[in-house]
Amino acid sequence: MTRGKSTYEHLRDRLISGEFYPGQRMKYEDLRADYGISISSVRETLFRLSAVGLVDFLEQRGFRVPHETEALRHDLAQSRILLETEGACLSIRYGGVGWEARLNAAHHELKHIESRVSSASGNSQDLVPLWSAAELKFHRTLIEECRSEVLKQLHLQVYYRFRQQLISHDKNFGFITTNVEQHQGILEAALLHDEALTRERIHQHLSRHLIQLPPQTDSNE
Amino acid sequence: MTRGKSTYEHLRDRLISGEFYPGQRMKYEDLRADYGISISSVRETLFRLSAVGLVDFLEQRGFRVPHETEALRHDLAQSRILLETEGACLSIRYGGVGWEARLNAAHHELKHIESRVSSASGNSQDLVPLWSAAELKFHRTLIEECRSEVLKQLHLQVYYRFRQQLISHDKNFGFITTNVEQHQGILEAALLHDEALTRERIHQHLSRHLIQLPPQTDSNE
DNA sequence: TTTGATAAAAATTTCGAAATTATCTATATT
DNA sequence: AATATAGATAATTTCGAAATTTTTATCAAA
Repeated sequence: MTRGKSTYEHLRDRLISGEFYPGQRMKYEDLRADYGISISSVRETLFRLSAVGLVDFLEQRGFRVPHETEALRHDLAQSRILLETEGACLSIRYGGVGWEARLNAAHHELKHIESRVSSASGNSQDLVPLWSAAELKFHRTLIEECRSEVLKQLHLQVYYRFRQQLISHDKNFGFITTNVEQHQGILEAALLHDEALTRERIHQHLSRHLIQLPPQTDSNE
Repeated sequence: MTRGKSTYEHLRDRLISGEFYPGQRMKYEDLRADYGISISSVRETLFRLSAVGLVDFLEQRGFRVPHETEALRHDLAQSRILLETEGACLSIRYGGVGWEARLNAAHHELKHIESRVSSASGNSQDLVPLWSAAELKFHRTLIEECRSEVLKQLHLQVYYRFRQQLISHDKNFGFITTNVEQHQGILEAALLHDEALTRERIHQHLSRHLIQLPPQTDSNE
């Protein structure tokens, strides 16, 4: 693996685990020191990350961690609902028993980690990366058989940005334990091949982050 | 504007206008000569373009123009239908008369250029950039009032990739003149505030590129 | 003729610094 | 005290080349 790729992946994981605060400047010099690479390579990595929205690029003013806003969280939740409900329904349609088995396995793993987090009161900090990987795995498996690489790519982007927003919003990871029944519900609906119910359950899972947008008027009227 | 940004935009427009053939290598040295910039800057620009899927990046093997395949065209069409129908319906819900006016204007412009292309038999080559910009403008205006920046970003990405695939597939730009009634139909449905009809018309507009996927079996069963 | 090893060429990755631009600080002015 | 200006500092942008890897070309052996 090239230095560029491993740097990209490592920094991506730091960004979605809330290591940096919203609005923080990503200084070239700091990252150069962190990874022992040159300024050009740092810049290159940041451009890759800005492409998926994990950092913002401002001309002549470098890169920053996106601000945490209610509106963006709503927007990302809404977009994830659109992509994930569609992907899940297509998976239900096209996926076979192999898919069902993998989804079951992914859920089992996730459930196990979620219960460990629940019992480990307080010091569940170091379980977060494990949970993070398991949750991503479950939701990716859910749409795995949709037969659309583009849809899966878009979903991954939105998932990462949403995760980053959530962690910026709640540094205590309170959102981990509140999803246990919801994941269960999604699994059940999918295994029943009930597309409408699956849509509903995914919607429920994310609806907590939706807000009532102010009735903004069209400025050109 | 920085050199980096203008290079990005220029190269992007070359990529979606079919100047390069599918699978072509994007050699650093060639682009360095084209734009009078350094290798590092070329690489940076290509990373930005790969982020939106306009070039493919292969580790240790540089960047290439994506191959033209029926499956990808289908995938992109399907994804565009999902994003554009959703965005259009939300625009219908939230957009006011100002939006309707802008949509009308964008369509009028597009119609005008399409008629010029139709009459100019043969040498309509130089009208393509104009048409390209007008078509993008129309479809972007259609979803403009959806109140989701994320949805608009995703749509733009998919739109660019779809355009690139179409031009790779049909170098003679035959697809330009076949869409006149369809654009008209979308406009009418949107102005009627008929969400279901708008969805249907957008679907029709892109359905030509959908294929019957082979009934692929789940490999793990 | 085909296969495989080796050398030469070309391309990619990474670097470190120069040039440019933004940001900060101290000072002067209203 | 608040605002504006100028110089100093820090950060970003861009460059050109060295180091590494892949690709191509050459030639010997099966």
